[in-house]
Amino acid sequence: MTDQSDIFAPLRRHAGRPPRWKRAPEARPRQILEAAFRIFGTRGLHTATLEEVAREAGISKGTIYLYFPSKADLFSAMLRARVHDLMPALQPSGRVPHGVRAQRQLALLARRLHRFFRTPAFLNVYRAVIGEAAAFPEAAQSLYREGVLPANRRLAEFLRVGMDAGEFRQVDPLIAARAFVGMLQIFAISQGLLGGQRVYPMPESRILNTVTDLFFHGLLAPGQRASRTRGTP
Amino acid sequence: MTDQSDIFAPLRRHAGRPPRWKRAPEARPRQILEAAFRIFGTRGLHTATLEEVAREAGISKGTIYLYFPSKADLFSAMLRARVHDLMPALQPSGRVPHGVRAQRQLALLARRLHRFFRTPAFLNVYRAVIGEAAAFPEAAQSLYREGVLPANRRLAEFLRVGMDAGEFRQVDPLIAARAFVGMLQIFAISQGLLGGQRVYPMPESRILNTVTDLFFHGLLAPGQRASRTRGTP
Amino acid sequence: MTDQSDIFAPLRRHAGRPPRWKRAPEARPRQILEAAFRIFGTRGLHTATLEEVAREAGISKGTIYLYFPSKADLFSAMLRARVHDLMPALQPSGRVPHGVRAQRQLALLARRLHRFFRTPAFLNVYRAVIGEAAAFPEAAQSLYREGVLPANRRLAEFLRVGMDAGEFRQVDPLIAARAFVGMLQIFAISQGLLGGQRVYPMPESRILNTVTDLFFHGLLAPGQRASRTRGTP
Amino acid sequence: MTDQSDIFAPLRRHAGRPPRWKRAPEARPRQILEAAFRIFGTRGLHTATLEEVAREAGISKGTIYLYFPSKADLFSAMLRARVHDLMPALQPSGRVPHGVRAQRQLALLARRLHRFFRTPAFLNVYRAVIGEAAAFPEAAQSLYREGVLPANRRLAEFLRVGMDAGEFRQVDPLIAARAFVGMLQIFAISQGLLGGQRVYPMPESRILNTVTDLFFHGLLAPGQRASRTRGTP
DNA sequence: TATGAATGAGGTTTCATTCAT
DNA sequence: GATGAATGAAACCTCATTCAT
Repeated sequence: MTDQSDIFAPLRRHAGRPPRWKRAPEARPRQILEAAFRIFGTRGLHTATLEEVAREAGISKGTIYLYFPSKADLFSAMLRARVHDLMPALQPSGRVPHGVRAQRQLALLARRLHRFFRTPAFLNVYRAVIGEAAAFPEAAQSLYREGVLPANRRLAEFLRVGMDAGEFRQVDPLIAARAFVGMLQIFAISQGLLGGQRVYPMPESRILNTVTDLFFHGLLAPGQRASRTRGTP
Repeated sequence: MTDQSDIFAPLRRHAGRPPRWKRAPEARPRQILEAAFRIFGTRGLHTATLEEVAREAGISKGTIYLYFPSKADLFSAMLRARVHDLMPALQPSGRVPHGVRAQRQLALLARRLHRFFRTPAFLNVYRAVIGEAAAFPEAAQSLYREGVLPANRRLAEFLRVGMDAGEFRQVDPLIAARAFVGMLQIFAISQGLLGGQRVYPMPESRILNTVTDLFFHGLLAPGQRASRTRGTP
Repeated sequence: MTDQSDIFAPLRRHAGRPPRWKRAPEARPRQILEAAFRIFGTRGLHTATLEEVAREAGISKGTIYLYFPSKADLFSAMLRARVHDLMPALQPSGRVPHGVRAQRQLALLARRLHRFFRTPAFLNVYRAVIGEAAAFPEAAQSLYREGVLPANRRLAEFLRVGMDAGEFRQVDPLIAARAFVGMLQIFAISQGLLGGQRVYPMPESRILNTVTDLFFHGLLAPGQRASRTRGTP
Repeated sequence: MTDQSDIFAPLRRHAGRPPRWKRAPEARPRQILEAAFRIFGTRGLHTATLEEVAREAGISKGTIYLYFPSKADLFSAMLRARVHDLMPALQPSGRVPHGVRAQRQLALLARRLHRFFRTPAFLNVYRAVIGEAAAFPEAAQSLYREGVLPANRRLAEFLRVGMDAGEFRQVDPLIAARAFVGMLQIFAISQGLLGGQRVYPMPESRILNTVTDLFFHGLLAPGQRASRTRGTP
């Protein structure tokens, strides 16, 4: 297990329900935010009660109000915190790849992204943000500004390198990057959130192969064409 | 007002004291569903009140219960009805294109889809379904089964024709179709629901051109390649 | 089956759910009252709805209002009607007994009364009247005045005959009569309404024998004593 | 106000702005049950509102739900509590009498019972239980099991002593006991609940004398007979 | 700092009653 | 006379929020 995959460590911290800390005022906000994420993530903003959040955090209801002025504030603080925590997962391995075959790089990236999008941590945040986007436009925007955009810029940077190297055609890298993400995300969401998995299961390998193949060839510069392998049969 | 207008006299019978309500049992369900869509769509299932829905429908609260057994039932009936209403928009022009330049066809389709996804009607349904997917799994699944899948099959059919004609490479058409949709949807959602439009506006033409270009080239059979021009203009 | 036992005939009239009379405005009030008795009797005034009453009567809700100004009025009309219908059952066989042995007479009377009190028709009225006595004091009083008092007077008359004949001691016949009724009623109510039957079943014969024996000996004139048989062992 | 009274100064700390509510978690259940009894007892289960109960208890509506899960639960808890509270009143003087004149004993007991049955506390419970026996069969049964039966056994024990002593004839003591109670209860109920008191008042002394006399003679062993005087004085 | 008892506004739901047809 | 769609007041119940301890 690499460092990378540990970005969800905070989510797992309480897996075994530790003996409730009686004195840890500095840790409270985070402790509450994490409980809030687990409860809001699974039950939704309105269905969840602060009583549940408090119980999950191992504290009492009133204590929440010592750190957050209202349920709504707790909810958007939780979203901000989660977006912040989830960010690293969207960074294409930190360093821009070089030397390795570009398609292989894309394939690796696709797998990382797809797996991340299928994660309950991501799906729950997605559901929460989309579901309450109208009620919390600032939260949605901040997720866009601090989550979507930066991650997208990283990915675009990666693509631009390929374009500058002549391997890829020149297309708007920001748009291409988001399109790539969209191709993967739609599977995660329709299969994971809409219950598609049970209605019409799709093997991950086939999804990843097809998407990577399509995107890679869509991007490929004319001269590079000969070197490619065949798509998914 | 001329004599002419007196042919409407029978309709004015109660002009002085209009009837408190009108009988319209056949029209009620649709009338309520549409009000429900407007209210639930903008305010969300939990924030919206049946009082609001009733007011929007121009009826009284109790009347809703003559047609729907509960708020939750009204909500999912509304989703079903909307999915049903939205379906036609997803059908690619009815007949499968042939002979015409495939890229042009894709471009037209992309524009149709993208515009549809940016529609408040779609975005509101999307938000409602995603936001309440956990609470209404059947609704989410039925949207998947009756909305996503059939639309996807149409599009896949369209792509398969191109593959069979040798214009496109052989890839899994269902996956390719959904990936295409994903590329467009992610823009509609991030720009329309997450407030991206205000944070980082993107001209529709650029989105459509890039996406169409990427997807078309990603699909293009090797032999067809020569005839293509470069990326986004 | 004697005439006597047919006093509940009205209650049985609809047992087989006859084809709803479409034209019988004169019969409506009684038809509604009977449905009301069945519904109110089993479900109680507040739990029962006019919808149920209407359905039971085979008419529509609005029609009830053509005959009764309100639910409360229907309820007390129903009570009055029932009390009126139940009265005959309380008359000690119509004619004052003579010649037969007095104890045998009492025994027959006790059985008639006890069986009547165990009847759902009686228990439901009792429950309804007692339960709503505070809300419908007039109904309760009218039941007292028109049901309890007259029936009691009949019974007292029966006892007085025995006293005048020297068979019974001279005691207040009205009080004695009601006490006799009370001895029987308490079994019917505790066993039938409070669920005593399931908790602690008591054979009717033992109840009747003991009660009759006690009351008869309680009433017996000193000189008559020798002739009596032994009580229940 | 003297200096003396200043020892209470600490208690007046918030005199100017009294606390909106007082903590009294231990006292609440009983406090609520008593308010519930007063309200339900006079207005009935359905007519009474929790708002009224709360006001009567001097607390707010929501507080009730901290102690009772629903209105129905409060109602049956109230019944249970009342039955429990009422029990002592039904115990015949604690020790079984002996040697004293049995009729005098019975007379005393009759008066105790009759007075108890005429008590609003009893009449209200009776009305509540009878009125809702169908909706709360468990409550009715528990009243039977925990109220009626034990009280009856005590009384039966009392009678059995007399039988064993040869003063009373051998009859089923449980049935005789309940019959005795029934003779008294019917007056309390018809006069107290059905409004008989206003329609046809009966002096308590006459009721008690007659009933006691009847029952005593009904029970008396043949040999004991000579010592008795005639009926109601 | 932390608690949890208490509050009360607000929402869903029911149903007696009305009234156009 | 009969219907049944429509109404809206009222009641139960929940839960975010407050605050004495």
